[in-house]
Amino acid sequence: MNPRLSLALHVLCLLATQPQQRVTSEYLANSIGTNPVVIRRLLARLRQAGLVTSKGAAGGGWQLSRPAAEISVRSVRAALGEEVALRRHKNQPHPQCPVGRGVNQALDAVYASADAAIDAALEHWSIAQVLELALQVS
Amino acid sequence: MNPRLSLALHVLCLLATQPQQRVTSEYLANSIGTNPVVIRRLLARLRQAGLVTSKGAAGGGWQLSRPAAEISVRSVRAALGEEVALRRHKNQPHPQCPVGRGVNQALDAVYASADAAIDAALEHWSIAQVLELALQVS
DNA sequence: GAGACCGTAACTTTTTTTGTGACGGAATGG
DNA sequence: CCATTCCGTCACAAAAAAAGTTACGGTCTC
Repeated sequence: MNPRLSLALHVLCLLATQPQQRVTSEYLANSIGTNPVVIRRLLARLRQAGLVTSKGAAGGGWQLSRPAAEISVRSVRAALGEEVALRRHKNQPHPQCPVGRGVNQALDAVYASADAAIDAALEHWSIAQVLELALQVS
Repeated sequence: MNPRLSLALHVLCLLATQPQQRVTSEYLANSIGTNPVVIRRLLARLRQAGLVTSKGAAGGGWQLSRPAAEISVRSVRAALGEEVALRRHKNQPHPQCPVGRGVNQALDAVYASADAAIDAALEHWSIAQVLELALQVS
């Protein structure tokens, strides 16, 4: 799985530390060690999912749209969509092989159950909890 | 998650259809639509985990080391190691940021719980079941 | 209306993954 | 015992995916 979920959680934790203020993508990028555009791209998805809001212009920036305790890690993963999931392989199997013809659908069933399990596990974590844990550790 | 698990399951299903015989990597590669070396690399890991056996020389090839019903998808994932899991991001955060310093450890905790959930879900599936499902579908 | 920020597209660079070619070694089985 | 078959593995090429960068238009604030 790609590290995008990690990045998203990191950003959201940062936003959670200053829930009253708008934070710029430049600040976030600087703090995390990446590029502002990367942050904007990422947050654009989270905004679509209603997790954050953004505002252009001076004094603008990003902000959580609800308390960090009410944002589950599951919802963050969901906001990122398929990019954070088990994936099919996409080789083209020999057309006469019955296994090759059916295996992808079979895998879909397997992965669906795994996916549900992941969601259930991540539902237990909120951004607030992740943040708290991160601060404890450091 | 990368598609390697999918590839592995596909290969194992193929082996499961002919449990009595050794199957060559060339045959497998041809059936799946990839290169024999890719298959060998992959199966080398599964062999380390004791899931398959291999034999060089004429008449050689690959074979499941136990009945397909006794190979769980979980064990396959485990054999592939960390490559099939949630991943950290590896940007270097600003050194004075307390969030950046602790976030990775916090994520480790989150991901550990997700990982356990995945394992539990995949434990319910065996290669035999996946194969059966694939054949049903096709 | 000047400046601060987002929004987004296009492009480059980097990283990761996959695919290829090559060749030694081992064992089979004539 | 020798030719053949097949794995084991390295080194490299190619392709795909991801991340980073530049650029610029739009919008709102002050």
